[in-house]
Formats: sequence, C-alpha cells, structure tokens
Amino acid sequence: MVRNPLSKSANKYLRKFRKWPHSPYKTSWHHNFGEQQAMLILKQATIQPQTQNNNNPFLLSTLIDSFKAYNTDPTPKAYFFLIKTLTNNTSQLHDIPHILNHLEHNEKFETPEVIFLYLIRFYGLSDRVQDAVDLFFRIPRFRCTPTVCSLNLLLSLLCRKRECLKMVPNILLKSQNMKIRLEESTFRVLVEALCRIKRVDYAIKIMNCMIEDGYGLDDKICSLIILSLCEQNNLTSAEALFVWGNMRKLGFCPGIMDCTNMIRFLVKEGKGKDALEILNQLKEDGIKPDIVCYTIVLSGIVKEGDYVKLDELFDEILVLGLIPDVYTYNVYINGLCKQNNFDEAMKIVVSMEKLGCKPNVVTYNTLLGALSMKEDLGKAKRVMKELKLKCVEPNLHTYRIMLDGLVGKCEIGEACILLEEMMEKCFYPRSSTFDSIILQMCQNGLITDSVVLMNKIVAKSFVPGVKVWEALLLNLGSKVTYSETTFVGLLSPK
DNA sequence: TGGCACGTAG
Repeated sequence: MVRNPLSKSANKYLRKFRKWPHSPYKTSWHHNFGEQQAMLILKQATIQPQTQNNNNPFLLSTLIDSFKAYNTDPTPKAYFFLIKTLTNNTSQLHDIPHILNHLEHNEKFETPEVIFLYLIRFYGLSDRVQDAVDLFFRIPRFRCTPTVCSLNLLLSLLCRKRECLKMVPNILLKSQNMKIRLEESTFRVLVEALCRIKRVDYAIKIMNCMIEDGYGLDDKICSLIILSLCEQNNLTSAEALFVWGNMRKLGFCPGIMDCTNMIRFLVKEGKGKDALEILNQLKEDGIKPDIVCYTIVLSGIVKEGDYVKLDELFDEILVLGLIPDVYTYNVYINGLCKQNNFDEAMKIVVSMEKLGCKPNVVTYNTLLGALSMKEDLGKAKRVMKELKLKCVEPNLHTYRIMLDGLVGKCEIGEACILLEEMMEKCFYPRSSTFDSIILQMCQNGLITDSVVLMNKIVAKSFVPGVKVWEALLLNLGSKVTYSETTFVGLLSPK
C-alpha cells in the first residue's frame, strides 16, 4: 500500500511533514554528545579530591550536575560507573546507600539488573550477606524485574557459608512472590552447595523434587551427586549402587567420568566385580571406556584375586586398541607378582620398554615388594641394580622395601650402607626396621657402630623407638666403649 | 582434559 504523504498517519517526524523543526538540543547526536561530556566530567571527578555538596555525596552531586549542565537525564550507565567506582574504594563505601536511595526515588528509568548483580556479588564477597539479601528483595523498587540470575547469584553466595544456608528456604519462598521462576540452574546451585557440605542425601532429595516438579533431569547435577557420593567415607557400595541404579532408571546417561568415579569408589570398597559391571554398562551404552577406566577396574580385579579375569580384561584392552600406560602395566605386573609369577612379570617389564613405555619407580617397587615377600633377596638386589642402571630414582618405598629385605635376612652390613644412602636423601626407615638394625648390631657386638648410627639419625631429628634405647642401655651395662659425653648427648636429642 | 599404579604403621 502506498501511503498518502498528506494523510494523518504519515510519519510526522520526517523533516518534510514536521510542523516545527526539532530543537538542535533534542537531536540524538546532541543527546549522545551531552551524555558523553557528562560522563567525562564524572570520570574526572573520580580522580579529584572530594567534598560534600547538598547533603549528597560528591560523586552523586557531580553526576546530577554534569548531566543537568548538558540538559540530559542521568543514564543507568552513569550510575553503574559510579557504583563500581565506590566499590573500588573502601573509604567511599558508605556512599553506596545514598546512590541507591537516589536511584530508587529520583530516577524514572528501569534500572538494569546487571547493576544489582554487581552489587549483590560485591556484598556477598565482602561478608555483607545481609546487605546482599536486602538489596535482592529491594530490586523491584528500582523498577526492575529480577530474574533467576539474581536469585542464583544470591543463593550461591549464601551457600558459600554454612551459617547462611538457613536463609536459603526463606529466600526461595519469597522469590516465588517476586515471580522469579526457578530453573535447573537454581537447583544446581543448591545441589552444589549441599554436596560441598557433604549432605549428598539432601542433594538427592533436591534432585527428586526437581523431577517431581516436572523439571528435566540435569546431567550435571547427576554427575555432581555421583562424584560427591563417591567421596563419602560413610557410604556402603550397596547404597552407592542403589543411587546409581535409580539415576539410570530416571534417564541419566553416565559419561566416562561418572563411570570412572563410580568404579574408583567401588574398587576402594573392595568391589572389583561391581566395578567391572559398571565398565560393562558403559560399553553397553555405546561408550568406549578409556585406559584409565580399565586400569582402575584391573586394580580391583587384582585386589579380588581373580587372575583369570585379569588376563581376560588385559586382552580386551589390547583388542579394543587401547594402549596400556605405565599405570596399567604396573597393575598387571602387580597381579603377576601376586601369583608369584615373577618371571612373567619381568618379561612384561622388558616388553614395556620395547613398546616405548618406560618402567618407573612404582614398577620396580612392585617387583621388589614381591621378591621381598618371597625372601628372594638375590633377585631383589639385581632388580635394585637394574633400577639404578636405568636411571630410575629410588623413592622412600624402594628403600624401605629393600632395607626390610636386608634386615629380614640379617644382612646388617649392607643394611647400614643402604640406610646411610637413605639418610643422605632425608629418607628414614620405619621405626620397627631401625629397631631391628640396632638390635642386630648390638647382638653382633657392634655397639660403638650402633651408637655412631644413632648419633647420625638423631642429628637428622629422627626419634628412635623405645626398643632401641632398651637394647643400647642393656649393652652399655657391660661394654662401655665410648665416652660418657657421647651417651649424654645421645640421650638428649635436639 | 581429567581420573589410574607400589606401600601402611600408629
């Protein structure tokens, strides 16, 4: 339709139909210019020494006056700038209520919610939770309709502190009156808070409420509950599996991390077969488990001593094309060692190297531990040599395993050499091992050497056990071969 | 991406 240019509906703002021309002060360009100039004055005022004017804080007066000077109304942007400036200067914080009062009573515009989000966060993080709550309830008085963003922010701030949690139910109830519609994100905030304070039982109740109220099942909430559940110490594997099963019935599709968390928990609880079941569920859901998942399950199977399953599962890893890492090999080697199949374990070590997976100190500790149990000290010494040849750095466990092996076989001379090496690296033996060393030295008449050793270890702030003192005192009665001062020094360790 | 291995007394 072609509009008659002279009809009443013609656009009277077009220049040719306008009765009177716009005042040059009313153009958009001029308005923007005025606003920019007013903002410039305001910004300059923030870096000037300040004085009070008309009972208003200096910056508020500057804001009002500068916009007035340019015949423009103050903008939300200007107020936001002012509030940000005040929050960045602790000496001006007391001015914020004035600004808010002025904004509430003297302005007409709809205040953007972002200003309240900023201030609520500021109050919450400055331990002024009540101010944050009060401001949240006051938002409608600023001609602003609060959304779930403000509610979620306030809830998350309250949930940071255990003592503020009791305020949450009241806020939720009142937010209904403010016409704020709860969203999945709100429930997530609450579930996160409950999980953080280890009340997973309540978190599960919240999740159930969500579903009853017709909200969709939120995968993130489920994952969080599973993770928190698995971190609990007082939960049985049956209870965890019950929650897991219910979530799956409700339509939760666990991801690889959810399964890994669950598997880790079950293995820790000694439920290797249940862990394997979770792994199989993952496969049935069409997700290929990764090597970490398999490794944890393998370790559970080794714990249960199901070595047939161990071999099956290790083969499955290879069939699936997954590449075992040093963790996987270490678990498998541990399984072989537990079966006393030391030769096969060594073969795996050799093949690891060929496949470019370098055995590490844990690999060697596993072998050494197995040999130590078998009291095969000869082989243990060879493994220790190989470890050093391969430039693998022994750790505390390596030394303790080896030292226990030597002491167990009464090879006290070598034990002392190894102990010296340990002490140089600030590693110390188990108290019982040290007791045995001193006792054996005393039995072999090496009283002076044992005192020297005692001196060295005491100088390193290691406190020997009671048995050691007993042994020394008993031997001192008959064989005093060192000065009294040494003895006194020894009995009063630093 | 992360998450996985040895050991363990008090």
